[in-house]
Amino acid sequence: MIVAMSRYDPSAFPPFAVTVDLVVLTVRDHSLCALLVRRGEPPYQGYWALPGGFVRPDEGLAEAASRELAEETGLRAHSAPGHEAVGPGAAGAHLEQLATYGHPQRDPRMRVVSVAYLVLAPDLPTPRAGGDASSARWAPVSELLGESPADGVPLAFDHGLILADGVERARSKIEYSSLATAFCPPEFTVGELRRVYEAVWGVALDPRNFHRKVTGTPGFLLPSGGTTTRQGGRPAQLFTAGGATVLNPPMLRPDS
Amino acid sequence: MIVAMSRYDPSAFPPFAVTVDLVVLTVRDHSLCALLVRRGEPPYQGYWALPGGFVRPDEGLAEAASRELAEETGLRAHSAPGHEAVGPGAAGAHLEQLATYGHPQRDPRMRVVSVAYLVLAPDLPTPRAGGDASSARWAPVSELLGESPADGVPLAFDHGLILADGVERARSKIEYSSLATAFCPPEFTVGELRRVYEAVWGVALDPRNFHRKVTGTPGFLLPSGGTTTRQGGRPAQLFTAGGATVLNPPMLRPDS
DNA sequence: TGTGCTTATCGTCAGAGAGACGACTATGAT
DNA sequence: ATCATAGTCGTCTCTCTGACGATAAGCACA
Repeated sequence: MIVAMSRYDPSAFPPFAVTVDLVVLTVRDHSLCALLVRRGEPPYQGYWALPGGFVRPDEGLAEAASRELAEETGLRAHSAPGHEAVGPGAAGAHLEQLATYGHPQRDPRMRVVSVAYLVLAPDLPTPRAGGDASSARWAPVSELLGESPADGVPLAFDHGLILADGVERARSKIEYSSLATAFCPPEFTVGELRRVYEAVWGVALDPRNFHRKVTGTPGFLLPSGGTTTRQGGRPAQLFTAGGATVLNPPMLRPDS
Repeated sequence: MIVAMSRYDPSAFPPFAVTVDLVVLTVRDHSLCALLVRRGEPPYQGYWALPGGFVRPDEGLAEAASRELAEETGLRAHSAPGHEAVGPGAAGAHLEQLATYGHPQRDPRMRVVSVAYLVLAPDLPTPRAGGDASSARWAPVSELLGESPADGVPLAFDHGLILADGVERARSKIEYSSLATAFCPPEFTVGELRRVYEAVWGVALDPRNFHRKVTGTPGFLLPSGGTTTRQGGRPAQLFTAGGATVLNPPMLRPDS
């Protein structure tokens, strides 16, 4: 048992390992998917897990998250405006801190505190496996969170819990912010944006009311001038994300 | 320079110190106040800082936050329903994880990652100083965040940033949850609850519309039967917090 | 024993926004 | 040419909010 010790005593403190774990979400053909890597070594060998890794001695937490993301997906992320921001990269995904997990027994080998980050990205090609992960894949979150009748194999460590928190954060945050555009390519149509909301929330939205809402919210969407028919049907106007970050009034999620 | 190392390599990992810091907020005569302790030793000797301390090897993060809170204020907190919950205590304050701060140079002596927790408590007697803090006090956040013309002495470490994040979280969270009741004693009147909103947001609210809103939201308030005149004027009905945690539709903050 | 001050509570009205849904437009497929 | 598909514009109704009048029920003091 440790007796009470001085705050920040530099000579004696219990050492912890600190890692970052990434909840990387994207929308692939009408469903919300998370990036998973397969563990190639014990513990939880062969299980699927969230990508992540150790924080290095000289890097910040967001910096570590951003580095791991680049290593595993090639994505460059821009942090939400705030602390520990990393310079905006080329093909930008949204990155924000999610929460920190530190149960004493969450890793059977040693005391590990993991800072989870949430990444929202547009649809990407199938990920390349990197590092010590023997493979990587996009998995629909509905199969992972027990929302479908037979939920799949559980994730390694407490990653199922972390994933659930990340999904919940994404679901609530697109309600009152313009974050849903992070799931879209640089130019997108109102219909594509609507399908993002539908995939993340798992509901159907009225196309007419949705159109009125998003085009009527100042600063949410900027017309880019062009049109496209890539979804079939009548050509749709293309937009880019506007400067607004907070939606007031929010998008309302049905029933909830 | 560290070369790429295996994920969770148990034999070689950079050691970090992990601490918890507490943003303890309360409402004292019409203003939102934060609990500060004075540092008795370097670095930042003599500066005001957030209460906090090391996480012990065998305790969880929320557990450490709860323990530090009890040590410094005597408060027992119940965590929000969720992970790492601690058993509900007697005189309950709300406790939830805020964010984690890990700039490599945030502590001049060593690499410290600090997990910040947000505590919302009803008005308390002047705090007793505990541990190695030579004194403690409630400070109005408006004096600390540069919202008033002359902001006071800056806080130790990055605690000014952490405090700002905590205040922002509290301000936004009372909008869409029933969390404002955490600032109230077990029984309270609609007027007392309104003064909580006014203090936290720094605005004046219309008493009639506020009354209609909170009494019309199912599950927010439960009439306890009694009345009180402790605020002067006509006796007001007493309520306790209802079971609802999410307000739908939310309380609307003026202008913002 | 009023008179005034304070706070609580109820009501009314106009305007903004959401949900439901009809109608029309502009493409590609057959 | 016709149909299927998706996009876009309008309308109607209902709910909720903000502004604000009116009344109720205590206390302080003359």
